[in-house]
Amino acid sequence: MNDFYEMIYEVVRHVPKGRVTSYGAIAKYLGSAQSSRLVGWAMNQAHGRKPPVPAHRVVNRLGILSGKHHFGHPKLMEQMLAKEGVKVKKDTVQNFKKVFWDPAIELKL
DNA sequence: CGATTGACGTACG
DNA sequence: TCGTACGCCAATC
Repeated sequence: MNDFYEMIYEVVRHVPKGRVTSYGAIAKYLGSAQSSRLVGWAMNQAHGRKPPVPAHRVVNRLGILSGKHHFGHPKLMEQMLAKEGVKVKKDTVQNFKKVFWDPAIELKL
């Protein structure tokens, strides 16, 4: 696979439990800040990747589970996040700013 | 090979 | 404050 996707997957895998990140943050970290959609596409391809990519920890910049519909069942993403300690209310991550995990800061390029 | 879409984000009305 | 429009890159039709 292209390193581009691997990088995305790696970043997502580095997201600590109980934390979430955004497509834009990943895109920016990869240097493709304007290509936030690419990150979404990468997530689409994430299915079947090994090791599995915790895509449920990736939300849009508003903290909304925009891609929950791609997890097989819409409620699944919310459940997984809740199980990891992330409060999710109506498809939106509560206290998003606090649980937000920025690769540009944490990974400190 | 051209047109459309997509798990986004920002700008503008 | 909410809704609509546009840009961006890649994959799929």
